[in-house]
Amino acid sequence: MRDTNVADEVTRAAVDLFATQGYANTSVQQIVEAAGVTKGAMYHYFESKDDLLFAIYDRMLSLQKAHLDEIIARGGPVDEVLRAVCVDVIETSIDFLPEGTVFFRSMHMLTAPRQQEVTRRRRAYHDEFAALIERGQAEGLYRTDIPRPVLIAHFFSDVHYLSHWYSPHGAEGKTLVAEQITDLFLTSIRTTDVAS
Amino acid sequence: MRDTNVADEVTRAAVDLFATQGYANTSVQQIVEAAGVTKGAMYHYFESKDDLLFAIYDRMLSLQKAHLDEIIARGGPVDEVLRAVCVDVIETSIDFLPEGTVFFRSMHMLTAPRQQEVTRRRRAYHDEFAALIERGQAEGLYRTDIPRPVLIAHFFSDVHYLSHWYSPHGAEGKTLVAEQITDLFLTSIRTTDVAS
DNA sequence: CTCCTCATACCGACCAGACGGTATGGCGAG
DNA sequence: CTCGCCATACCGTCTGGTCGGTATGAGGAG
Repeated sequence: MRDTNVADEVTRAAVDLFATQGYANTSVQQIVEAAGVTKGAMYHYFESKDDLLFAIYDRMLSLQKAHLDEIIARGGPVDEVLRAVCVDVIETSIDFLPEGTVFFRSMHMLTAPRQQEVTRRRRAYHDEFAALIERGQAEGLYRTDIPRPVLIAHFFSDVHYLSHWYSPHGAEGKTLVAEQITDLFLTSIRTTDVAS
Repeated sequence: MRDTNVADEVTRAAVDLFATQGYANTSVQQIVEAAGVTKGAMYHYFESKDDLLFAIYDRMLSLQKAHLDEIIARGGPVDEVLRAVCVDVIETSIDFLPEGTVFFRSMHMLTAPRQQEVTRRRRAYHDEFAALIERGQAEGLYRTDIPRPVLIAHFFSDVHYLSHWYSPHGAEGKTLVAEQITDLFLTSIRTTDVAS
């Protein structure tokens, strides 16, 4: 008997395989073999392959949402809060790079109700983010000549794209990259400094 | 006999189905039924399902590369050329929104040699883009405190993300959005104006 | 301590069906 | 007759999921 849980091993193996081969191209046989368990054991903890994919999302989404709420709860000037939020979501996205890859690539493979649940949770995150931007706009810090949805998409596109180019083995540290991307974003949405 | 080509109908149907259901979840039966042809006819023009997916990529990549080369060939100040390139790639990405969705979501489903071919073509595009940035940096127009790969990823993330939020039925016209995103990007990479 | 009971954890052989792809043949045009 | 274009029937493979059964271990009764 192992101290490590079967469900954990299966999840870990599934993330790896889904990230490298894609969800549809990975059979449950491959997953259970990589995890060192049998199919019967897996289906004891997950009710379907779909459920396994959802469990991966679930863990990541919950963690990111918790971070967001904590940072906002700390309070402070909008600009600093927004900067902290941006840096954090980029950093955690780098920590969960394989999960993110799976997420954006295979979300649409989920069954309809699961997909709605994921969409709902993502929207909750985006809404809190949008509220921060709105506060900054009200204070005259951020430009208002571009629709807010475009500004928000402009940021999350960076987060999304990380899994397409960032390599943890590369030269750049994750914190540095997070700050660089955040800087690019904040620079682009701020009202021109010379006007003040 | 129809005046429209069988291959065209198949390609069109495949793009729609791949974009909505995903590549792996779409059977060739569904494709040929949606296209109004039979499987025998399809396999007369495409040697595999994989080949069909590649054909979709091929058309889009060729078109975008042709646009890029033409804009660069026109010459002019770096800042104007880069602006034109950005606006164009965003506009054509909106024109090919379903293809783009399929592209980014299913690229990894291709067989290894095909995948390498796609990667090679994308890199060619990125390299020309990088050369433009480098020219701008040499002229002191663009900031050099952030690694160039990060700047490039920062732009292509926007292009990539379009299929996740842009709706052609929405209020914003594609040209307007293209200019807004381009403006955000150029603002963020330019050296601060006050310094000049 | 022993025996019985029951629940949870897990095994692994086994489906039914869907899939991509092919073999064969019809058929109209030249 | 020949040769592309296409229709139809079919095949081998692999998939997600199931199901009858077993091992283990906790508790309750005597």
